[in-house]
Amino acid sequence: MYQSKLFVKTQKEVPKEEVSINSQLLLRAGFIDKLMAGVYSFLPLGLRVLKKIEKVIREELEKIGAQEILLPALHPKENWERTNRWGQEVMFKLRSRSGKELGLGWTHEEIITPLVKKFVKSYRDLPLALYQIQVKFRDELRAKSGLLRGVEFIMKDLYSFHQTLEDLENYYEKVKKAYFQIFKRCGIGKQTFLTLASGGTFSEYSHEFQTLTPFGEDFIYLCEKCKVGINQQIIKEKNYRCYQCGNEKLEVKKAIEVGNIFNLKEKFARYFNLTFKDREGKEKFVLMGCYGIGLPRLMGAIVEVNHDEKGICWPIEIAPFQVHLISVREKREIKKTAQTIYQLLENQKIEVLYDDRAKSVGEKFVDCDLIGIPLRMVISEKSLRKKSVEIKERKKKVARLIKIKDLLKFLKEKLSLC
RNA sequence: CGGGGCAUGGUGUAAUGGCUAACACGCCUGCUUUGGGAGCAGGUGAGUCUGGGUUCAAAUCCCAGUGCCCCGACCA
Repeated sequence: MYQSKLFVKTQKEVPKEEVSINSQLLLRAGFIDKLMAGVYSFLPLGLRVLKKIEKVIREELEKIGAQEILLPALHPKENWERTNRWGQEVMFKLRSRSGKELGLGWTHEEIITPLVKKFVKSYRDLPLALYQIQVKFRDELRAKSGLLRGVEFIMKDLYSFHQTLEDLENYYEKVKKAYFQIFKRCGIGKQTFLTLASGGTFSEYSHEFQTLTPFGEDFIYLCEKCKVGINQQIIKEKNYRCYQCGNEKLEVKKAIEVGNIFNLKEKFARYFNLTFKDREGKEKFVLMGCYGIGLPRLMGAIVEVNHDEKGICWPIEIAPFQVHLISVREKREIKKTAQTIYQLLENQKIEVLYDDRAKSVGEKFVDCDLIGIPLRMVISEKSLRKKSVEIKERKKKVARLIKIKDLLKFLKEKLSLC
């Protein structure tokens, strides 16, 4: 991609009311645009990151046997009356011209349970895991902190269906592992902790995946020993101990919930009479689990964790591009070499953003640091004299020269390692 | 939903109740420039969130509304 053709330029300044790191950097670097509080557009750079995150999630969920579907965002009132959740204040409600009452989906148990009921009749049809990556609407009283709490946002929601509690609990553990794998690949593994939380209208307890960041909206009580946390909501009503080791010395940290998983058991199966016949021909309720990840929030959390004073430092797997190519002088020879290398990388399917703009080098470097692509490749008179290009990793201070003839080999190793 | 703050060209800011609302960045034209947001010259762009009020006179004071941000509550 030629940077001169890229939609949206970087900005030096950002509206002063934007305080959170993720919104400042993502707005300045041109990844997103704000339409209103809690509602954002994703621009080419931002969408590329979002798609990369989706890819990571899909890969990890396919590994645990989940199948992707896509459910509607527009829901009829009846499904929500079944579960007594039509009254939930987070639901945006509207009316069709003919007077039909509709709601915009903020979660999908009410839709997927009757869907699954149409097809699951026997123990032979179980277990089953279905997920979607789709838009959710939540009428939040207070959208906040850029991408961290939106009113409209993309969510991955997974639902699993089981014959026995044991099978459900096994799958629940599998999802935990898959989630940690997802967060690790997204570059927030070290800052993300499993946290015991309330189950809301779903279940008694749930587990959250909380990423430590000063702009988070939750306080979690962290046990240093077990590396697990307890949400403040639970601490308030129960006790102050680690639920694993009993440790009473818990550290309070601000964090953002990037994932939440629930053991629903029979709850929704009962509402919709979702049953199956077991081997003995006995009718039983299907047991369910549900598992969510908010994608924009995850993206925001990634920025909160991976940045420095100059800009974003994207982890390689979810970076909008792998290489940021910059030519220092507009001399014909240098431009020509840069163009050749650009084509070479494109042909090798290496994702490269080529800064071909007629800008000063300083400006290109500043934008490069702000945008945060993992590898910066500079082509200059200096490097060409040594038949080399200069490569600097975004997170490192120093650059190194790589011979042009070794370039592809070097990049392939580097990119697969990261 | 309770509390607090803010609202002026595209962006960031300035402007004792009083002159044609100023400056920087951006953007456009031309020339020059290219290792860390380059230089010169010329140009473009707002009537100050909306509605009312006070006043000879309002960006500025008062009232209401709206929007945005922050703290709290809520949080599936």
